[in-house]
Amino acid sequence: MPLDPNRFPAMLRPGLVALAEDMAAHGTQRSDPTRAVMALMGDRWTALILQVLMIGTWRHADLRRALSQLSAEQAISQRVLTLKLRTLERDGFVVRHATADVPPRVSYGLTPLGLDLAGQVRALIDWVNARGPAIAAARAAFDTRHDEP
Amino acid sequence: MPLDPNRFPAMLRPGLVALAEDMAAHGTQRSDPTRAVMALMGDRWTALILQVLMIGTWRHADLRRALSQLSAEQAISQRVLTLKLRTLERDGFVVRHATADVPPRVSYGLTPLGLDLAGQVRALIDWVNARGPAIAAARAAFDTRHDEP
DNA sequence: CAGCATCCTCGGCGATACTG
DNA sequence: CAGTATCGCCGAGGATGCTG
Repeated sequence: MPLDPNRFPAMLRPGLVALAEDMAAHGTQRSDPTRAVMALMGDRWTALILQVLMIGTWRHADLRRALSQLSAEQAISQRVLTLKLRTLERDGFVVRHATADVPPRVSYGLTPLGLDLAGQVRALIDWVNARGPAIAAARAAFDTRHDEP
Repeated sequence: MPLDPNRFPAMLRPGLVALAEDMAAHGTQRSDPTRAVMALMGDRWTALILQVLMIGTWRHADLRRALSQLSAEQAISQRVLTLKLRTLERDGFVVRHATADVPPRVSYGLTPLGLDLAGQVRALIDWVNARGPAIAAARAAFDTRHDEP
């Protein structure tokens, strides 16, 4: 399934080829980190987790309560919180620090790389928030345009 | 379920309160566009669709083939392509232009707002690609650290 | 307190068939 | 060619109970 530029309108070929080459230059192969990291933005909790971790270092239970209170909708299950933190830890965005105590004391914080990522996410959130009114207006226009013929 | 700062470590309270206020200032309420737009980043196709639409204006079938060839994995179904484009159109990121011909001729392009969004996504993709090696290294370290005790 | 295992629900997305 | 309708799969994520 390689790219065959001839099957596309001539106007669009150069841009398409350039995009394909750029994607090939980085890893579009298996276990692609790009897709995985992009997915972090969109899933239900990770973006919020990163914002909260920018504040400082959190114990698991405190982090869980903070997230649950910040989310208007519903609380995060601790199973999912553990999963999300594991993923972030694996990719080098979060550090986990545990003591051998009993009961255990586990805390989570951002690595420099994670802080960088959180900043990117923050920028994106700010961008969307700034465009919120424009988006809402577009939605309203679309909906009234399609509700009644 | 309002925020009760007293239930959190004193060190973290100010930052948490600030974050909560910032979120409240924008819409954290129902039908929140922020979550919806953030979700665009992470879903399987939208980020790629935006990149391709940056090239120019596409007919439905051409766009479908381009996306399918760019995706290493699998082709996008045209049902899903229609759904994604509808969503983007509704939020004001994409314009749909149709003629009354038969067979129909429908083409899609970015609005100025959509071009702006595509640029943001592009920046994020570039950021991740630049960090690809660091992330891959972190993963490898994590995996070997957890595979064998 | 933090983590894991189990079960279950729900929504995203693919496949197919049909219409204008 | 573009869109809609219907079906089915699969994985994300919530709930609960048990362990160190």
